[in-house]
Amino acid sequence: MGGVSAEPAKQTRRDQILAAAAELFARHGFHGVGIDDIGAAVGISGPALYRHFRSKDAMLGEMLTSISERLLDGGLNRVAASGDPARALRELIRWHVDFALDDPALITVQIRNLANLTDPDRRRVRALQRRYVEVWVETIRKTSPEVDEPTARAAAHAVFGLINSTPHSAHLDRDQMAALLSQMALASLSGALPVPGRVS
Amino acid sequence: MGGVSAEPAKQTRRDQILAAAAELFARHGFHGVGIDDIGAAVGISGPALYRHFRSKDAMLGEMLTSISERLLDGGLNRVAASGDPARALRELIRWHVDFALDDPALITVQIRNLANLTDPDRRRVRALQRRYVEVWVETIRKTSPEVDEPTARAAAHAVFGLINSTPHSAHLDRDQMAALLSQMALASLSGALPVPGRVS
DNA sequence: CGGTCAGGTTAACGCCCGTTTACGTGGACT
DNA sequence: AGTCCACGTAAACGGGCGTTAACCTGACCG
Repeated sequence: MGGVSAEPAKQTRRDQILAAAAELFARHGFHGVGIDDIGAAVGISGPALYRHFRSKDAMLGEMLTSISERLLDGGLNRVAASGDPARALRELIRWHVDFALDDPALITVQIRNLANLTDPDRRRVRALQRRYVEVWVETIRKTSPEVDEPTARAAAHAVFGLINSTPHSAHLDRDQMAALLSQMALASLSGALPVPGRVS
Repeated sequence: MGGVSAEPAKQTRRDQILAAAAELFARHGFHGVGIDDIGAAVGISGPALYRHFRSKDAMLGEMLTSISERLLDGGLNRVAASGDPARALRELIRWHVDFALDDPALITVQIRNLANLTDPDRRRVRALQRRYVEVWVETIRKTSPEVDEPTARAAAHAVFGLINSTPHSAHLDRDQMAALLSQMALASLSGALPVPGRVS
């Protein structure tokens, strides 16, 4: 090694492929996209992808794993960075909204293509997702102590659904969309759970 | 009504197949389910399905079309049956929540497998969905007149996402889940949009 | 009774598509 | 200069799966 700036070129290749594949998977579904389509999307054609990935399944696996990791890391960071629970909850919401608005394709793929994962990959992704949900559950329960855990979990999933709806609507400009989703998410939690974390 | 119970036998066959297929499609995705799997699920095997449907695509088409129709009809009825907009909105929410809780498989299929539809089928389904969204948009705008149409549409999609999250969480009993989702849905609309339809 | 028809069955066909193989080629390091 | 090796390509393979074909049956009806 010893190469100073050798990697970006190589890493970029894989990432470029993953990005293109994500876009295609989101639009047409995993099985609706051929290996040739993915290749064509990055200018090479067909089996050349096997220089970069072991299989088509491996692409999806890596894609979903990295999404789940990013989501979890971001969530943990936001919570750690903000002192009180109420603020943490607002930060979590903002984080998830930003993610969904910036990478709608990734959100779509993660939701729609869990079933197409290899068993071990699915286990990994599921585990990461569970931990992310737990971050939300804990934060929710700190702002609303008497909410029981199952309810908090269901509420968290509901908020994910709300925010992840973004790929289906989209025809608002980014800032308006972010504001709308954040407000709705916060309101759905504050207004519906016992002991709202906000106004009395 | 004269005829007591003549038709169910024949109609039941198709419907039985559609129900089984919906369950399977929801769990494994359209392409993850073979024609043989569907057959096995209703006790017959393989190509026998072609006595009832022209093709596998036709099954999905019929399935999604009927879901969209049921959703739209129910929505229209609920709105028509309830006088003022605020009440209509609550009825719409209840209707959608009940649907999602009673037929989670159908909800999942409708969301995840639009891409697998034939072009004409997709157009049909999309049109029905659009009309259903319009019902919501109109109701929302009647309760909150100064919300512009695009915002109302985005909010409607967000609420759908919230309610449709039900297949992913589920581990609450039905009534609690219904109450939670309804409250969150209403709160997300009331609390986030200008001129909430409820309190002050 | 003999014919029709709805509803099944199994076997075969044919295509699509992921994967493998065999083969080029240009740049980087010694 | 010679040698690797990362990166591509085009062609062939092979399995899975939707669909079709050919054939069977029992129920109903004239």
